[in-house]
Amino acid sequence: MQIATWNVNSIRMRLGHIQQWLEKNPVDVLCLQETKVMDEQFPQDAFPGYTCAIAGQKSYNGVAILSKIKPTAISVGFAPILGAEVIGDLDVQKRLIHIQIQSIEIINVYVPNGQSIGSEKYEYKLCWLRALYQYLSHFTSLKLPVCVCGDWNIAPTDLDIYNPENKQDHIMASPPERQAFEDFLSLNFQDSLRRFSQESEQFTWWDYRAGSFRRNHGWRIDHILISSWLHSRAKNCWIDREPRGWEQPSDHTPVILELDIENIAILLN
Amino acid sequence: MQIATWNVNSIRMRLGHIQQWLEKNPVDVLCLQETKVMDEQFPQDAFPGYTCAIAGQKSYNGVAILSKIKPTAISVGFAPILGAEVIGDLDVQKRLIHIQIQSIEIINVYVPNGQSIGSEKYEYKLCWLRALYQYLSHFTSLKLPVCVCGDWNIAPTDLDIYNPENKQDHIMASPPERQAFEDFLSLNFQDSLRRFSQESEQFTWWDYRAGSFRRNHGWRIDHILISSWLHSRAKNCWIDREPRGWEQPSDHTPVILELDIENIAILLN
DNA sequence: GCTCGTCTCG
DNA sequence: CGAGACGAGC
Repeated sequence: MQIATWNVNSIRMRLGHIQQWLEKNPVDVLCLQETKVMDEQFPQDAFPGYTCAIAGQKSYNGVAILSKIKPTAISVGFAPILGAEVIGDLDVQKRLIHIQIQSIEIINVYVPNGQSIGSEKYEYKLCWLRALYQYLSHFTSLKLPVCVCGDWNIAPTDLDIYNPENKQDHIMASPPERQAFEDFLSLNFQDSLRRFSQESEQFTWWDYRAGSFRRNHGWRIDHILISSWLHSRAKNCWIDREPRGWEQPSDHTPVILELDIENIAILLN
Repeated sequence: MQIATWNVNSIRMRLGHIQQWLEKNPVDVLCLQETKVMDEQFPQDAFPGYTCAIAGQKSYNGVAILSKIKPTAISVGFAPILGAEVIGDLDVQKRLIHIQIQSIEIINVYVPNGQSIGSEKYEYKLCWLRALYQYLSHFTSLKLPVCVCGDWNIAPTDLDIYNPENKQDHIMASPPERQAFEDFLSLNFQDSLRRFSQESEQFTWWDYRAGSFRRNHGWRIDHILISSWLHSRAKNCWIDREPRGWEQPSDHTPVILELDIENIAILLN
């Protein structure tokens, strides 16, 4: 069973790329971020064989999960777990969607970017990450098998940046952000790529500006985290750089996790 | 010798179409309107074999003439003939360019649209047309061979509109605009298409809106006018509808005039 | 750089 | 409907 994550930076602009990629990479689950469309305009019919769970908004953000198996449950935002009173406005921006398939909880996140250290958006990012911690604690305390995919906008270590010196004041690399990422791992989540490789330059995002991709000035900020039940069942995890080189690409490229679990989709279909 | 006119509605967006069209229609002179780029950004190198005479501005308007023969003279706007004091601000918008090749004066115009009868822009259009009358009088009084190509934003008669009834209050069909067009003919210019055909539905422009092209709700507003020396040398004039049917087309399509004059370009090259 | 919304123009 | 400008966000 394969689960992938990809920040597509507009599903409308990237529809062709997504279809092309799925053709060659028929993953069972594809988590998308930055769809940037309202639910009414999401191209649900453009992915034959997949069911779409969507949570969109106009212009910014928006997440979706395509899955071959029809989910047994879908929920959007923190509220269903943490309660609407507790999370305040944190669900206004559509950044989290959750589905359950095959008794696995799949959570797709688009963590706020944070703009710059100390900005109002930075505080929002840290606040949102604290809510995510509470949210994920709920699942881990129940010992459920959880897979958290997404654009985390955090490079966990200096191995994950093209030029790590003097980046501690840079958004996505500041100590508070990295601490927040560490906190998730302390819930017994594993960063699945690092289960299989300790190499540097395993980037998932290259800024559109300044020829970053050509010069390989990238960051690893898209991650798939897995809870303990899935650790031993993780077979491989890798980054597919190819789509970043296509014409008019997203600035992110997909990460794929392969699990040693039979795909019941095939059995069911 | 062939001379064509085409309002391309952005040379940047239409570059491929223009190149494709020139491949099949290697006219000697191509007059373009609504290039919508400043001179620095005009893709001069994109037309091998052609010299570019350009007069552009940001966002709106902009005219250019591509010619196989290098012009012996180029001028922009009314001022070189009428004097800067006389024409006031009429040259701020880039709507007129003139070249001389083979002792023929080629004038390329993008007549203001006029928006709606009685509006300020309508007055500007009529004012601009009066200036054009003075401008052309200069050439005709000298008995020079003149070819005036362009988007005139005037349908000369009811033959030139898809549904002529009740269009006398419509921009491009109002009596004052038609009178202005008549005035040019009284300078002994001929509307070269009408030299060869009196048929209706010889349209050159179809609004992007309301499926106008599909329903053939068009207008003939792009014209090539020729002064008396050229009348007998005009061999044919026609409209090429094809580019209007291409993907992401301009809303206008080219008009081509064939003159029975040897193309010295071939002799010179 | 690239995509979005909103605006103006035709 | 389809151009371009402009400003936001990342």
